[in-house]
Amino acid sequence: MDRTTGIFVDGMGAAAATSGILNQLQGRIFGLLCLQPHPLSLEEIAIDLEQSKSNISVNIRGLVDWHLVRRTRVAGSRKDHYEAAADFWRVMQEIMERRFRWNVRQVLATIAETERAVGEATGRRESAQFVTTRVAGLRAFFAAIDAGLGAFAQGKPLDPAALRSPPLVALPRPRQRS
Amino acid sequence: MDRTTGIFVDGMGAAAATSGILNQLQGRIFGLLCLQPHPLSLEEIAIDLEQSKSNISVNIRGLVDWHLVRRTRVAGSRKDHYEAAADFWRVMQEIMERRFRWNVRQVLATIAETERAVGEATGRRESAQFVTTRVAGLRAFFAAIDAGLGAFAQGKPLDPAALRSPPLVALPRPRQRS
DNA sequence: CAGAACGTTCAGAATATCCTAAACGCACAG
DNA sequence: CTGTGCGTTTAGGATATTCTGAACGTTCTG
Repeated sequence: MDRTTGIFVDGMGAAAATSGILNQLQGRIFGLLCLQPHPLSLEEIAIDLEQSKSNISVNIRGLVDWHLVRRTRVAGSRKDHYEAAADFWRVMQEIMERRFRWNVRQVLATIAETERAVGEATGRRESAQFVTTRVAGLRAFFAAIDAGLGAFAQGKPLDPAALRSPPLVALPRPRQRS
Repeated sequence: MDRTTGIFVDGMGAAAATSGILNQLQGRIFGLLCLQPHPLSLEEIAIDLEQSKSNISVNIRGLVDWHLVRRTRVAGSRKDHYEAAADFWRVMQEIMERRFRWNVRQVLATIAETERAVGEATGRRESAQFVTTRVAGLRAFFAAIDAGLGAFAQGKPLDPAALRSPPLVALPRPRQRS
């Protein structure tokens, strides 16, 4: 591995390590594949990065999952080969959906659970009222994020205005009696 | 801590643990403060969450850094008190700038280093050409992300169109001789 | 000034994550 | 069927992260 590749590989490794999405080794693998004109075999990657094949095997799977790396078949070899993917927008979509949006939904699920629990609770009335209000505010914000991420991942522009002023007036209550 | 609070605290802890921004305890602290009508002291938080004061002290600092929690002074007490912040858009901005954008710039810095290194390298010409092209493509994409994040954090809408089709034709080369 | 009440720092214990080498399963060739 | 070349799984060691209790510095009180 030449000096240029080394710099790129280490830099991408460092960036990946703080990304919250990939770990350092995955960043290094991607960096290496990025600068190769031809797909590399598992073994070649392991040698270049001075890691065990099993470690590369495990970590490259994550890269394939994120669509950052493609597994390709190379004529005349039984080995799996890998190359960096080119469609970064696809990667973005994947990250938006499977990481950010999934995480937002975790929060929304917690909020739903909490609203259920506060409904069943038998505590002081004012306390329940307070919790309900707070949680509803959170729900509005995270629901807006969820919707925004969904739209963005489908190519629609994301306007922060929807998030800046959380709707203080809640949605009109459905089917309320006069 | 009542059942409702417990559910919310644990849920937020679990969500935070996979957020890549907060750890589990920070999520739990935030969850607890969120449901409190009044600021809590460090000690009260420690007791409720069954953690040492030092651990709360260390982790709550991160929450204050992200503007998720405010340190307030409570009349008649020497203790620091903390309450959940309400301005989630502010938190978003902070995360966009200090986490995502900072990370993107890490990549851009690596790319710049790499371009410098490939310029100084003495290897085969075609190889350098290939690396240059690949890296330029990456730079275009990450520069677009950087610009998009910057605009978004200032309240401007973020249109994915700028990322979908990376400019295959590079910017016109400056000052090239005819 | 002495003592108490705080928050913070720090060294080491507890826990989680990452990495390796060996074992395994599968596919193909002879 | 047997042997070889692969990728994957797994148990255990290495490394990083998180947590605790003790020590420390600061600020307020008497």
